[in-house]
Amino acid sequence: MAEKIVEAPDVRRRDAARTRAEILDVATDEFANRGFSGARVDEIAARTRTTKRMIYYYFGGKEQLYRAVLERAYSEIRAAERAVDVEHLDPMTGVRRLAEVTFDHHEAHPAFIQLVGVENAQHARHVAHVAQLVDLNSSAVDLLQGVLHRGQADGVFRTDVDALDVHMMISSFCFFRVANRHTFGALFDRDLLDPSRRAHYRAMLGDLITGYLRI
Amino acid sequence: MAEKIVEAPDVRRRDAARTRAEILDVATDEFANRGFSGARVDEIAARTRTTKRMIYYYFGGKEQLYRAVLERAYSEIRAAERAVDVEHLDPMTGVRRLAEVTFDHHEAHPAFIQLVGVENAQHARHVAHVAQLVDLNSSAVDLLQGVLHRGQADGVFRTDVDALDVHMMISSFCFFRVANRHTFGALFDRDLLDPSRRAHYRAMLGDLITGYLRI
DNA sequence: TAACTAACGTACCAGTTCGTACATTCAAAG
DNA sequence: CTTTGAATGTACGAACTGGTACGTTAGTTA
Repeated sequence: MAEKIVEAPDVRRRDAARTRAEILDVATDEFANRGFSGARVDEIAARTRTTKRMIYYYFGGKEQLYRAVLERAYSEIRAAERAVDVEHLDPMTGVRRLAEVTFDHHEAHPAFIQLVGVENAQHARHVAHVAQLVDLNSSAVDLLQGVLHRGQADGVFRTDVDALDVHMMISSFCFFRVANRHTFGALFDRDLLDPSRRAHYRAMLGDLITGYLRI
Repeated sequence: MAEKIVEAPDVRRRDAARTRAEILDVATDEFANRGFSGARVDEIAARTRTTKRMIYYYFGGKEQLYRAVLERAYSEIRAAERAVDVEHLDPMTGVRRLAEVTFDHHEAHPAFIQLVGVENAQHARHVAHVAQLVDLNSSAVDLLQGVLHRGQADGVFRTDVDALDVHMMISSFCFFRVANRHTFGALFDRDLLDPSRRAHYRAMLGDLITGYLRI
C-alpha cells in the first residue's frame, strides 16, 4: 500500500550560492515588473524555494537587494557588448553591426530595460552609487568612437558627429521599442515586438543611423 | 498696534472645481515622480489645501485618481499637437517641424513622459481602458501620414516608409532624452537636458529623420 | 563523535497606508 | 429665514509590509 515516496527533487540542500542566485533571479523579475515600491519582499520570498529570512541574511534589505539586481543586470549586458568585434569591418558596416547588437540585446533582455526605467523613476540614485558601472558603459562608447574615427578618416562619415550622441540615438530606438511597447500597442494597435516585424525594425535602425552619418 | 490682518488668499472657500484641479495637479507630480505604488495618498492630500477625504470624495480611490491624471496628461499633450499646421510647408520642412514640435513638447512636459513610463511599467492596463485616447493619438499620426504622402508624390521621400514607424522614431529620440536623463547623466556624465545643448539635439533629431526619409 | 558555524525556518512586531464612519459647515434655493 | 444637499474635516480601523528575535538543522572539522 504505502509506496516508496520518491524524494522530491527540490529537497532543501544547503547551497548558499544557489540560494543567492535564485533570490536574485526572482527579485530581478519582481523589481522589473512592479518597480521598487511595487515589489514585495514577501512575494519575492514566496517565489523562491527559500524564505524571506534569507533575503535579509544575504542582502540585508529590500534596497540592497535592488542594488544587487541592478548591478548584475548592467554587468551582464555590458559584458555581452564588449564581445563585439568591429575591427575587421568597414566603418559603415561596423556601425550598423554595433546598432544591431544593441537592438538584439534590448530585445533579449526586457527585464534590463524595465529596470533602467525603474531606476530613472528614482532619478538614478542607486546607479550613481555603483562607480564600476561607469567604466563598463564608457568602454562601450569607446568602441563606437573608434569606428566613427575610422569612417571619418576614410571620408565616408560626417566629421561633426559625436560618439556619445550616436550611442544615444541607437539606445533611444532600441529602448523605446521595448520599454513603451504596451502603451504603443494600446494606442496604435501595433505590437512593436511582433516577431514578424523584427527584421524590419532591425534594418530600419541601421538605415536610420547610417543615413545620419553619411556625408 | 494691531494691524488690519489682510485676509489670507487661501482661506478655504468652497470650490469643487478648484479643489478637484488642485488634487489632480499634485497627484500628477506625485505619480510621475514616485510611480503608482510609490505615490502616497496621504502625501498627495498633504500637499493640497484640502484633505485625503476629498480625494475619495471626488475620485473614489487611488487607482481612479491615477486614471484621471493619466487621461488629463494625454489629452493636454495631444491637443497641443493638433495645433500644428504643416500644410503650408514643403514636405521636408514639414516633417522636420513635426519632429521639433514633439521635441519641444516632451521637454516642456517631463511629468507626462514619466507617466508614460509608469503606465508601461504596469503594462498599459489603464490606458487600454480609456478608448478616447486612441482617437487622439491616431489623429497625430494622420497628420504625419499626409506630409509623407506629399513628399513621396514630390519624389523627395523614399516610398517604402510607414508613417507610424516615423512617428515611432521621432518619439523614441524625444522620449529617451527626457526619460533616461538620470541614468544617462550618471553613466556618461552628460546632462541631456542641458539648455546649452538643446538646439544641438533639436537639429540632430531633424537631421536624423530627414536623413532617413531622403531618397 | 563532539563541537562549531554557516545556512535556514517560524513567528511575530511595529510602522505604514489605503480607505471609511461620522460629524460639521457652507451656500444656494425656496 | 429655513431647508437641504454638496463640500469638508476628524478620527480611526483593518490590512499590509518591511524587518527582526529566536530557535533549528546541516555539514565540516578536530
